[in-house]
Amino acid sequence: MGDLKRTHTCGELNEKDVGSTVVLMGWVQTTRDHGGLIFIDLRDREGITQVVFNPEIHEESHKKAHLLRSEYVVAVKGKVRKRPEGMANPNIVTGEIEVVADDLRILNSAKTPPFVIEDHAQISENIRFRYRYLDLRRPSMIHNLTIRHLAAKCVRDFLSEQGFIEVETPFLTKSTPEGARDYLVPSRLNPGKFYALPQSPQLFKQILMVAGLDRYYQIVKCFRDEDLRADRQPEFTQIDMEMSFIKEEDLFKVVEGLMVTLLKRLLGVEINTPFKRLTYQESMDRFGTDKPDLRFHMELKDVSPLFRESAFKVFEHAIKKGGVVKAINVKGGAGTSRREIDELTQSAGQYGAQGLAWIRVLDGRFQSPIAKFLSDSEVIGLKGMLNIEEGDLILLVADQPNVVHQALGQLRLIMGRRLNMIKEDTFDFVWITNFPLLEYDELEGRYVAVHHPFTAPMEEDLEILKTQPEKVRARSYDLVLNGVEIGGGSIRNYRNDVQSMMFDALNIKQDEARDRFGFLLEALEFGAPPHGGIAFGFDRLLAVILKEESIREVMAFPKTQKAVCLLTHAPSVADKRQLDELSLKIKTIKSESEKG
RNA sequence: GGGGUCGUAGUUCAGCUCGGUUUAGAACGCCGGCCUGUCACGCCGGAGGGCGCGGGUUCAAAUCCCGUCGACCCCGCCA
Repeated sequence: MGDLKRTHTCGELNEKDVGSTVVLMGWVQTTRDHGGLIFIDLRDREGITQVVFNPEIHEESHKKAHLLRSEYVVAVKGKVRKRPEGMANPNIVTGEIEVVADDLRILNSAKTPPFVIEDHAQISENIRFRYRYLDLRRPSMIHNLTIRHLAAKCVRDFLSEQGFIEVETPFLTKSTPEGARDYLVPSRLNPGKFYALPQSPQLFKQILMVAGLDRYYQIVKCFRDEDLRADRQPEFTQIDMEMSFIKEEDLFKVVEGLMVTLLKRLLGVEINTPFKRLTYQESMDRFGTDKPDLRFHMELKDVSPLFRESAFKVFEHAIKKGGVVKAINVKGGAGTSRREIDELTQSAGQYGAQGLAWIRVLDGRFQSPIAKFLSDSEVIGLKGMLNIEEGDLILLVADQPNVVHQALGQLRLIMGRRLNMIKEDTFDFVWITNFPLLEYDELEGRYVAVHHPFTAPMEEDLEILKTQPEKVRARSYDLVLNGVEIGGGSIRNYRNDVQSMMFDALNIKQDEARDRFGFLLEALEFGAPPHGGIAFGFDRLLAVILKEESIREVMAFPKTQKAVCLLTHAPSVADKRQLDELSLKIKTIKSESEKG
């Protein structure tokens, strides 16, 4: 760099700077060599500025500019000039001006990059992740990371104003067998013992409430050793909150304020409060899911009453076996081809549906394989319940309720997307409340917590906790945005006796509970205040805000579906000395040749 | 653990059904030359892969078969 000092970024010069001498530093985006004149687009985090090398103005710089290649790092000194008439570039913010170089320093050369550093380039993820430092140079990635930073700052500012204190909690902590699989960390000083990386700071934040912190939050990494998805990474970030002396309404109000502030500040979007609310039951009944996308109005209708006795035996039998028949009316969907319907049937089959009944409403009649089984009263009934009109497509599934809900819930989404029913530019929040407290786990042969074991039951349901555990509703809630579950939480058990009842219901013995969560139970005995909280998937929230399909697009260094980091090649084998120090022995290792 | 899509120049993709005129193509990128108003610069010329890997069938395999590795999507799992 020599004596040069950067005076501006590549995104800020405009007509007001014409005439001033500036120094820019950045990467060479492109070069356009006209033999005489050479233009380069100089790029940094803030934008692109065109630099001109003119042999008549500065011969040496012009000569040196011939050496420039993509992604070279350079410093340029020169005078800002308004571009000649008609030569402005309206596509970039600095397009009215250019910098006429009278000094060029090549700060570093660069190998030819494996892909062009551009937003439009469609590059496969394995190449992008291997060269993530190049991928992150793309303006859209810098934008995503910048928004992420602003979001985190906004959360901190807002919650701090609301009296929340950010407290860090340990990463090297204790394994909690309930919930997801833990990442384990061997302890050198305690051979044979392991820390677990936290799935969430759940227990610590409750302890902080007992400690009287009153309002806690943390933007914190969490770790779960489960299979990955577009919206699931082994390490991800939560906005974690907990409040004392509150009920659901108090928390909703704070969270809604936070979301309003975030969308306002990040996107300039105004959203209305209070957010909609649905009980878990209502959401399942009407949308087939506990994370409904309410940006379009297609609902599941229970048409079972029409088919209790029917010539269509598939429906009749399903109902007799305790199942239901439900339908969605895909408005204007009658154009769906047989082949597409076959694909829909396959989608429904993923969730266990044995089949998919369908009716295309064309030329005033039902085109359907089941039409011949339907009585006049059944046809009239369907028309009334589903508001059937010309051009509609009716999809029906008969099975146990959970199968019907999952299958139709999925079909609702597929058809809503396919027929462009979704209002893309809206942010539709909904609270889902009154989740069941427990569900029966066939594999474990016992009830397990739907949320987690510290969730408080609704007081009026306490009396049936022993007799009808599956009927007990929890004081838990999820926040859903555009069909994505972005957060969930609950009011906690703060009384030791209620928590003990919960462990009983979960079939966790007293001494076992002591062993696993003893420190929390003990803490509850020392004057725990009523408290509750919520945690948001920060990555998911950002993905929705930035309209990204995958949370990998809002994380700097994500992992692949096999939880591998293509940049660093983690995880990798540990050498023998490390293992010895940790008193560990590896049973089997795949040889390098086997790995291909 | 299971279902699906994909893997061919640096990159994105075509070719693969139905093996043989393919010496495996295109675009972008790259290299060289020319060009004083370009900004997807233009024009001329050039280099670059043997088709993820292993095996099989065949006179002949990028094309067919088997296995395997990897990336992605989904179910299970996971809030």
